[in-house]
Parts: sequence; C-alpha cells; structure tokens
Amino acid sequence: MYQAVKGTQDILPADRAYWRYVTEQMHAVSALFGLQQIDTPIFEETSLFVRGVGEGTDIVDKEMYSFQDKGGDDLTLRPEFTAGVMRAFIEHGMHVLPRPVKLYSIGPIFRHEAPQAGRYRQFHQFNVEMLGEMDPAVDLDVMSVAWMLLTRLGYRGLNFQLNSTGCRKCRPGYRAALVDYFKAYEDRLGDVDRRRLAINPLRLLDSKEPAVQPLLDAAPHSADHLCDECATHLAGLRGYLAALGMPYTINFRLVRGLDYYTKTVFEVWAEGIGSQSAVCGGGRYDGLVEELGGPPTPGIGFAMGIERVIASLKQQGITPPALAEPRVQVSPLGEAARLPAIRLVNDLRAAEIGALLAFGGRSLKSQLKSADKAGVAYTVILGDTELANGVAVVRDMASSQQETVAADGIVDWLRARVIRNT
RNA sequence: GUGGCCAUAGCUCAAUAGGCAGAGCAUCUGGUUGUGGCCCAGAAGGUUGCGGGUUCAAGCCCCACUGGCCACCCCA
Repeated sequence: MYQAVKGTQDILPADRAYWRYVTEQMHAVSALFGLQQIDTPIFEETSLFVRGVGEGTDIVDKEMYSFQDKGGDDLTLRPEFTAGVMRAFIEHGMHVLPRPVKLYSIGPIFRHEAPQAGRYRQFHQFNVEMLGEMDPAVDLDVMSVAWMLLTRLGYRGLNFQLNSTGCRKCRPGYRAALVDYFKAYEDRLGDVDRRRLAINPLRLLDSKEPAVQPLLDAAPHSADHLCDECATHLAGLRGYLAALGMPYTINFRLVRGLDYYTKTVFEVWAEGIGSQSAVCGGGRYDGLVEELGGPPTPGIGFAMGIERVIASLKQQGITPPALAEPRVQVSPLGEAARLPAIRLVNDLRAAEIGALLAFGGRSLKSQLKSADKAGVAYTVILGDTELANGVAVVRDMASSQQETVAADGIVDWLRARVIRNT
C-alpha cells in the first residue's frame, strides 16, 4: 500500500479548523503591521541557497532537496524563505520602495532531516522580513509581529530568547576569544564539539554535552565583545522591549544555524510539544542582500513553524473557531420530489445559504439521521403531499418543531432564520 | 546520518506460556405507513506494516526492509 513519503503528512479535514484559524491570524496581524504578502516559487537555483544560507551550515550541507531538471538546471526545493524573498526583492528593484519594505509569506518548506514529532521534511512557515532600515525599532517591530500573533492565538507566558551575535566587524574578535577559551579545554571536548571548535565555534555554545556545561558558564559572552555599533543597537532594542513590556531573556548561548545572521537573533520557545520546542526564530541579516548581488540593504526577519504552533495550541487545549458548515438539508421523499429538491438546494446556495441534498432516495428516518450528523439547523422535507399543496415542511432540528411553508417562500424563510443562527 | 522503543479493523486498544484474530467508538441497515439524537439488534470492515526464516502450528520467536516515536544532531 502506498503511504505518504517519510517526513511528509496529509493535512486532513479534521485539522483544517486549526490551519484556517492560524493562517487567518497571520494575515490579520500582518495587515496591522503594514506587511505585504509575497509568494515566491517553491524552488530556486541551488546556488542561491548555497550563497544565501551559507556553505558549512547543516541546511546546505545535508538537508537540501536538490535535483537537476530536464534542462539540466540545478534546482532546490526551498529550505527556508529568506533567500528566495531576497532574490525577488533584488530582481524587482524593491529597494526603491519606501523603507522599510515589509514582506510576509506563508507556504511549504523542505528539509531532508530525520523526522520526529514537530519535525518534518515538508513543513510550513509563516515568514516575515523587513528590509532597508537599521533602526532597532524595526527589530522591535518584527518581534512584535511574532508576539502579537502568538498572543492572539492564545499563548500565555511568552518569552523571547534574545542575543546579539555581532557584525562583520566584531564577530571575528568574539570568535577568536571563544576559540582561545575552548582550546585550553580541548581534551575535555567530544568529537562533535572538537569539530565545531574548528569549523563553527559559535555552535559550541549550543552543545548539550554534560562535560561541556560547566565550561559554557564561564565562556566569553558575545555581549561583552560587541563593537560600539552593535552594543548600542542591542541596548536600543532592549529599551524598546522594556517599554512595551515584552519579556525576554538574554541568552548568550543562542546561536542560529544560518550564516547570514548579524546583531539581533531571537527565538520563541513553546513547552510541551516535545524536543522541537522552537516555534519561532529569526534575526537580523544586514549583509545578505549585498551578498546576493543587490544594493547594501539591512534586513531582519523571522520564521514561524505552523505545524509546531498548531501542536502547541492543541497541547494547551486552545480550540479554533469551527469552520462554516451547511445549515440546511433538503430531503426529498419519492421520485417526484427529487427534481424540486435539487432546484431548491441550488437556490439556497445561490442565496448564500449552505445546503445539502439527501442522496440515494433513502427513508425519511435515515435522511433525518444524516441531517443530524451533518449538524444542520433545518431540514426541508419535500414529499408527494407537499408537492400537491405547493408547500414544504421545515423541521427545526434543535427543537423538533415543524412548520409548513409555501414552496416559493422557503429561501426567504430560511434566510431570515439561518443568518440569525450563524 | 547514528542508536533505542514501537507497528493488530477507519480510530483507541485486547488476544493467557507459539494453538480458530476480538472489543469499544466510527460507518451502514433494521426495530411496521413520512420523522434524527437515547436504547436494542444486525451487517460490513483484517493477507496482524512489507518480505523472508524457524515450527506440526507464528499477531506472538529470528532476520531484513518501510514507517512512526524518542535520543543524538539540528532547527521551525
């Protein structure tokens, strides 16, 4: 039997209310911030991601779905949004737009990882980018999008993890300080951590090795090695966060897996959804647009994992509003009533009243049973007797009261009640 | 990619120590003329994830594969 490819999943109707709820809130909150929606292709030239995300990152080195198409082009299913959005920003000359340029996207992302709860090979992200402005108030604006969205979805006790990883000027110094510090303890490091020390020492801060933990406490903090510009930027952002009362924890061990981040990095964690607790992560990437061939343009953004958000909503017992369902069923009795019933259902839908036809010519008992299961408010019963008299019987399913209504007035009769009910 | 645990009806789970594969929920039908929910009866639903092996006999033991979960790793 066929089954969904490893790490992919079907989003079934039973989950649709969550998806609708979450994505509607994403659009609504984006509108409040003046974010405009942009949809870029699901695949791009492979080299765009290699340059954008960075060689040596896990994403580029081992997680990309890359392939050659029939024309021999090297393409990759997007493993993140930012590189593609930056490509579009540059390609369409969006740097001439009033700044900051505020963009958001919603769609699938692909990474070849070992699947686990909350971690999939195809998953969905809500992505926000603000381009062209250095002001730390933009950092605040971006973080506020995540904050307001999660708050509106029902999260309580939110807390940002915040750090600054410096910039091109000050990061090399910090990196050197880290290497110096850990070199002294190299014999205590495991293979993995020793490799990190050589390749990407910042990642050592993220180590879970028990033997390394005591070392981490005394390791140099990035915050102590920031240049004046980066330090001022971070101080400015912290002032704004405090002013808005948005709680955050300075987490000097917070590093992100993409090379392009500068200065501000942040994450939001949700508890109780397994080990994949980062529900949202992002940061500033002031050199990226230039790196990809555009004009020097600072930027900051974040991505939020929709599957993880939904998992944590469920875990917290937050239920989304129900989706709209048909409020009326039309039940014909006997062959003669079928055509009038089909016409009535059609008229009801044309009048914006959701309506179901009872199929199959079953007994009235069986038809009422199905109406009950469908959860409709009214069932219109149309049999020989009613046809002969030019009427229909309308049954209120909640009260079991029935009323005889003139056939040509049924749509109006129902419109008056169903709208009140919904 | 590495290691551990797991896989029985659509769902949640049973099946004594290898010995005829079951229940609840869900689905469909019926409980007397054209009236739902509760209740009762019945039906349908399975190559026990896939493929091998051991055995008189395998859901149960062994091997490989696939998938899920957990940890590592990484991140959303």
